[in-house]
Amino acid sequence: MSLLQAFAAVQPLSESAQQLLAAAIVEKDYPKGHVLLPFGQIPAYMHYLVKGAGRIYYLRDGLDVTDYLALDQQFIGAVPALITQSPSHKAIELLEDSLLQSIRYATFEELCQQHLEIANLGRKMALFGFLEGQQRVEDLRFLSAAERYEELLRKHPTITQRIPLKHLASFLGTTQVSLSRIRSGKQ
Amino acid sequence: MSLLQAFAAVQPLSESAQQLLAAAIVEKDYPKGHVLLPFGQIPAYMHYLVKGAGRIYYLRDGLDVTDYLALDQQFIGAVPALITQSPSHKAIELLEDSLLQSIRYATFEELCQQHLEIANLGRKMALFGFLEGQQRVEDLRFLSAAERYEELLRKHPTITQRIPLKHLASFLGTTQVSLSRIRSGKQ
DNA sequence: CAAATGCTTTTACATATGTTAAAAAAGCAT
DNA sequence: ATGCTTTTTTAACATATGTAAAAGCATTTG
Repeated sequence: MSLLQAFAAVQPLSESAQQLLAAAIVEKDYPKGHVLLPFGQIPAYMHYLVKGAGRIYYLRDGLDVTDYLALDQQFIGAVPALITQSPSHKAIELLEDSLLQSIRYATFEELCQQHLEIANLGRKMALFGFLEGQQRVEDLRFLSAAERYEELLRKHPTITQRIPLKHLASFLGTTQVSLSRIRSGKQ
Repeated sequence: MSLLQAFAAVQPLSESAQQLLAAAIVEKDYPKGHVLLPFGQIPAYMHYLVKGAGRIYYLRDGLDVTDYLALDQQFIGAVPALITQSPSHKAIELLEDSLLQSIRYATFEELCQQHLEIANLGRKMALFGFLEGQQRVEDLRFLSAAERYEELLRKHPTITQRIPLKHLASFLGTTQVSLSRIRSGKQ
């Protein structure tokens, strides 16, 4: 599914809205390891991972922390820095060779201020992000590390073949050692 | 600050937009203990707490869990159920005598589909909610229960005089016993 | 006022998870 | 393939936080 199709699935879009958005989308291939956004840079784009994998990460007390993981057909962007247009203390890198469709945030913001359907698209996307965050809070509060791992596997059965375990552990809010214990079953 | 003023602070609003919103807002006093939304009900309103205090809660494994606390000039609503218009598994009750301004969600949704400024208001409110959720995830992941308690006190210095400790503990994702330990300093 | 109900603290104990370090396994490059 | 780096597992130990139960306070209510 393309970014435009993903947009249209969130909010029905007229021809004119689709054309405005399509004109703002750029598609590009990137190699594994490519840094989409380095630390300290003001992010210009919101990205959509047509195919591939990436993560958002940062350093906390000198340790690498994975804040977010995205696989095929998911969005990836340093949202707080994006909407405030301030230097990001989080970085984005690709974990596989990937095909991305990206939209310049400033353009999207302008379109929102001009076009009703696009503003509502933006609204619904933000609402989905909000719901996702709520779910993540609930998972962190009430599920054990083992249960969060199971949940992740349920959603992305092949993720362990694609993403290094240390990143999964960090994303799940636990440690490599704990996750290894969980996988061994010897608890 | 009124709800309309809170709206205008998020997104500049023309006279027409303000009038449309104002017509949809109802203001009312409620006593402490009043249930704004019982379990299983489809929420009709998004609420703004002009003055007072309330909480969103639910039962998890038979235990009362506080999902959200709101004090003066904060929004309170069962957002997931509100936007999906499905029966809420969370309830809302007031913890003090309170003055509320409420807006019917169906009306707000209609206005969003018709009015560009209001759609962008909705978009920005959702974005703020998203950011708040991100912060909460980060706090849960990296702060100890003691640090989360300190943070809460920093934001709302008088909250311990207004909200029972058991609700604070639950909201912070810890237990009454732990929070009591934290407060005693004997760790 | 007294009784009752609800709230907070304390104690004792259990356990999931973190930390550090080292070994084993897997992946990658020359 | 051979070695070099990265990733994963295992081990031993420390600790924050949860659970359960009881006692002490405070608030409400008849």
